[in-house]
Amino acid sequence: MPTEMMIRRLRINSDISDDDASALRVLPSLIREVPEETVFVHENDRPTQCCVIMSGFAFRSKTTEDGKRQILSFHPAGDMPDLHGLLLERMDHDLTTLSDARIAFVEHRHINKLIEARPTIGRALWRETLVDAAIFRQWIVNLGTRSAPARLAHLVAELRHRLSSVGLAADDEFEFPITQAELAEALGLSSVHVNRVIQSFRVAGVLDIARNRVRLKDIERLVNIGGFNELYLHEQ
Amino acid sequence: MPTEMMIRRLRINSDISDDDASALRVLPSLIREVPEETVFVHENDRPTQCCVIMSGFAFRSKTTEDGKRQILSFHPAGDMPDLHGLLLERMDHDLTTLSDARIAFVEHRHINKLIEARPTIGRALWRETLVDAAIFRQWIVNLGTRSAPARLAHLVAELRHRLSSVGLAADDEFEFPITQAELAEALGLSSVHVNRVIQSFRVAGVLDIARNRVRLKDIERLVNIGGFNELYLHEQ
DNA sequence: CGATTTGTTGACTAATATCAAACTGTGTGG
DNA sequence: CCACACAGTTTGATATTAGTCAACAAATCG
Repeated sequence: MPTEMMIRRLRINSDISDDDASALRVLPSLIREVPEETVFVHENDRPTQCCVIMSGFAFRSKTTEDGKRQILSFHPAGDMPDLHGLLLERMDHDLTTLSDARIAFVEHRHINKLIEARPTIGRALWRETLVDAAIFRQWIVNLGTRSAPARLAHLVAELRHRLSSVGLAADDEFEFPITQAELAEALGLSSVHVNRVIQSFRVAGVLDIARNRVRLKDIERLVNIGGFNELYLHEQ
Repeated sequence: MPTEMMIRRLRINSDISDDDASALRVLPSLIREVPEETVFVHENDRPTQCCVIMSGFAFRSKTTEDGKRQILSFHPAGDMPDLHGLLLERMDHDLTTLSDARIAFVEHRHINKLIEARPTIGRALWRETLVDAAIFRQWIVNLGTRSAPARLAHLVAELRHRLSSVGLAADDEFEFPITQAELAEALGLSSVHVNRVIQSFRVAGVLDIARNRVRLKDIERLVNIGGFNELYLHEQ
């Protein structure tokens, strides 16, 4: 049920009436299984559908002229990482699976019809894109002002927070199938340096990242090192 | 005419009928003169109005726990830098004037009424916030993957492009009243390093930044150094 | 099981930060 | 009109962080 996922997600941030929920439930969608590390929406595409991550993880990224890739955001189940394609003609970035994923696709015209009939849903979707933007702002702060350890700590603290909101993180660990090289691409660091920072966190008893899981040993310290403050996630 | 400015701006990215434009014209607003370097919307505020920059420049910024300030975006006349406050309860950043500025404030309830009556306007505003987010994504790429000279070049190329869209930049120069220390805060660099990069650009005949103006000597080279590609600005 | 990807280590280098001092230009009050 | 103050810029010296390269080890996959 892709729309069940959407409903659950939208309800984290917005009031969705049962009526609205029923309207969402009849949205037609197509589900695809996408293997890991597959670009499933391309920069420069003219999207005609929006996707909902049903299981697994995806990320947004851009590749520069000289071949460096920057990861812009991570998306667990429930996220709609190309909702902005509804109003912008072209994708300005790629969407790639981190792990094997199930992804639902909904045609724009169906979403547009729904928004027209039910402005509340339109507002809820708009809000999702605004929270997205707020997360981008926070990433700018991380890259612009924080040291390598603080960047990693902040990223992990953010993921933990977002994942537990949708029930995907236990208190002290969560699944996150990422390589150090990919972490490096998200943090604007080299993979060697990421490796060293992770090691220092292991030694210091802050966290461990291994075999597709993040294990949190000392959340308070993590939050402190990363300067993490959840305000920017705008949860109700 | 704050709303005249809004109309002109919205028409860059969206179709606004004359009917819609008339409806925008009757939006009540309050105009304030704000001196330079004044925080006029604060992080953590619960905004009840949106602002439109009528003249001068403003910027968004966040300050970290250890006192470093990161500038997130620059806003020339025509911009509505707290449009997201319409749907998000709290500001997650500050809004500050760079120069003396005239700023118009419009109560949320008026905008909300207008959106309800005229969904096209709602869509145009949503689109504005999406372009905003696209610019944030690009800034993440700059901070994460580019060298100091490339970051500065990209910022200048972006500003030139955005300013000429609203008629605020000549071919080879534009007003931009910023100090090197502030540039440093936007680029995630130290002010000393920004100074050295600017000097190297002067010597190389790429650009000059002095006395509140940016003078472009070789735009092609500038665009190249910064890896600037306007796609992400999503102009129609 | 071999092949490939991912993680780890060390040595070395490059980019950028930091600190402190001096310099420049502009505006202000006497 | 000068002296001074102030903000912004410039310079040099030095420190630090993070990047690069190359080799190797460990894990994972078919």
